[in-house]
Amino acid sequence: MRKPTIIDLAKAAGVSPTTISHAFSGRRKVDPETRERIVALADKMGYRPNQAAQRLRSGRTGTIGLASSMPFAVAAGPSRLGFLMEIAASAAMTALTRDMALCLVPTSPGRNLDNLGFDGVIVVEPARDEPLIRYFEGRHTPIVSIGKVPARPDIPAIDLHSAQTARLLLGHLFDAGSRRIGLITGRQRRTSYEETETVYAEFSAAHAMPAIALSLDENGGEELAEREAAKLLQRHPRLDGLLVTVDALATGTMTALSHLGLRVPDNVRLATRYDGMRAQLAQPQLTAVDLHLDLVARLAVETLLARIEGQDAAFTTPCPDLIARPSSVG
Amino acid sequence: MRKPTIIDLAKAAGVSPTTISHAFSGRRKVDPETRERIVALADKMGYRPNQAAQRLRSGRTGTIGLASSMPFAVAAGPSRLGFLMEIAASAAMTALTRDMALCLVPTSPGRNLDNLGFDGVIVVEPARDEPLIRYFEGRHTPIVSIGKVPARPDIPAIDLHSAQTARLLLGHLFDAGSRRIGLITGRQRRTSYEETETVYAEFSAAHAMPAIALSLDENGGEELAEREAAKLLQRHPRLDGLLVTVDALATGTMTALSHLGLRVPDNVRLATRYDGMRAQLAQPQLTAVDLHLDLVARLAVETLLARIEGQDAAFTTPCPDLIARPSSVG
DNA sequence: CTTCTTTAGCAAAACGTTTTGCGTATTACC
DNA sequence: GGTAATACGCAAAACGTTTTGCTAAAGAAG
Repeated sequence: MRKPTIIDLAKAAGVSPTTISHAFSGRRKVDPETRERIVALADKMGYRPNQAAQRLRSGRTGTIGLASSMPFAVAAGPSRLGFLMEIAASAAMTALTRDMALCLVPTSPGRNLDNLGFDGVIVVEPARDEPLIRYFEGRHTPIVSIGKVPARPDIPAIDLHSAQTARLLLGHLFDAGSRRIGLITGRQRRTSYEETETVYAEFSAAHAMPAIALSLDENGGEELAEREAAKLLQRHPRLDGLLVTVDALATGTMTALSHLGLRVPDNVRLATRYDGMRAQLAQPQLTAVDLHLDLVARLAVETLLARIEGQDAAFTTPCPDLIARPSSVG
Repeated sequence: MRKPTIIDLAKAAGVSPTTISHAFSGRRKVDPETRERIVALADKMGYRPNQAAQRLRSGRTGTIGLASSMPFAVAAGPSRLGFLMEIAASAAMTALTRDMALCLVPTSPGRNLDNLGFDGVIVVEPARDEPLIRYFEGRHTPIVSIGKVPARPDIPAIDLHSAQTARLLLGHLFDAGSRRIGLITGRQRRTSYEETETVYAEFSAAHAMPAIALSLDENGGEELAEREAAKLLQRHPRLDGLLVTVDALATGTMTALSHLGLRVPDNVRLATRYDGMRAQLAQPQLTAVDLHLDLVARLAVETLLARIEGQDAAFTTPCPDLIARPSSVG
């Protein structure tokens, strides 16, 4: 009454275990007729290859990690919750269809991670000199990054097209009428921030706008943004547009604006990047960008699996789409 | 240069693999001195037991599932995102410290789940006659529920103390001055809703209030709540308090109130249950309850692991704490 | 009619643990 | 001093796959 093994199946089918294995894996030719008989019988008997055995033999763990550069407490807290978890949910589903388990990896690479060897790992928006990257590279664990790894074009990544995103948002603010647009990014050196800053510099120059940029520690959250945005606006009272790339910083900025008696979008147009719950719940709702994170996550998993198997798969990655909301269009 | 195995370690230590195994597992006596020598050497050589081998031998998969009764698309969408993911993050960390991987399980039990055998599964707030429960029971997979399983006191569960939560919130609204309190719950038959409804009925009777209760489909989200709450308020214009147990329904209700020209908390005091991003970002912020989900999740994992090992661990589960916010106290 | 190639399949050796049954010493008991 | 109990340790058999030769039969090529 216990689960049938490959040997039970082999006996029932009148072939050797080898043939069963080959029939399933396709690593060697098996008479199509035999194969068909085997799979039918397997189905009937409820045979499923034992994963532990497969993994022992193949040296794989069957687990891939999803690691965020932020401490989990922060990433899972309100601040980045949506971003990471949207990815997690989609990645988990994709992984499951390939018989892989997706494991959420707490940061602080420590002894704990050594035990559980991952076949590969997905790193979410790593910063420059990310410890996670160093850690997994040291262990020869295949890595795929969501968002390019700064200064490491050699590491496969699903591009989030942050330059394009920045162009979309800045162009949108400009088209809506803003002529003095400020920028607030996160302080860590992630690709998305860096590309945004570059595009912003170009954009300002091209449109003869002063470049008024500020970067804040993401962990500071809304409160920090509120304080610093207030200072910024006092220094630059003629600002009439703001691109704030982190949603928590954007809502903090909104609070600052309202305290200063400035109205959104009438006095200042506001836009952010990630279209999460924060952007959607803000009053007024925040203009943002659809990054297609579900698709991004799926591609990340597929790229990683290909990489684990030694292939080099390249996918076209989705382009961001603008979602205009009342925070920028009256 | 490859990872050392138990045999390498045995040779280096001058003992048999058996002794190594016993030294680590403690399943038989090993001379303390020998054991010490072994662990020191293991540490130096970087030996880690191969999990696949352990699992093959022991018949475990080393994976536990986290399943939500809601379709993942909904649970991972804005609606229940916080609730499920707060649990996921904490559970993942706890699992990892025990060398277990936590796997997010998409709903719709299908063939895919059969492949990946879980050692056990955590089910989040199951409804009455939950298909997930049936599915895993059919496979003899140990289950621990977060929130009691309706009509199934035999299934171990981490109690969310929904009756106590309801008493806290209703008492709070009453103390704040509300004398005609309405109730909006979700339509599925989850323990938290059922207990809340029972407490509400008692509370109304005890305080000679009319019982005005409504239950809505959780998947309807804010829009549904907005429509239905508006109708409710038109039928019962003297309502001065509302307990809405699902956060998305609560914010929808808030919108309805504002459209009707009713002010929160001046005209109607509002409270919800789960203190997630929604409650915190709402304007005004929503009174809610701290369910201590991180602790709940940890207990769930530990209870499940104990159960997998055949023990019957019982923990004291955390009690909810009220978080009073402007939506109920002027 | 050789010789070579392809096809379909098998036997046996891994993979790295844990477990079980046995031996030895050593200590304890009468 | 005999016997029992205890402590420590080892050898070998699992666990259920995949992989690597190898064989036998059947075509193909000359």
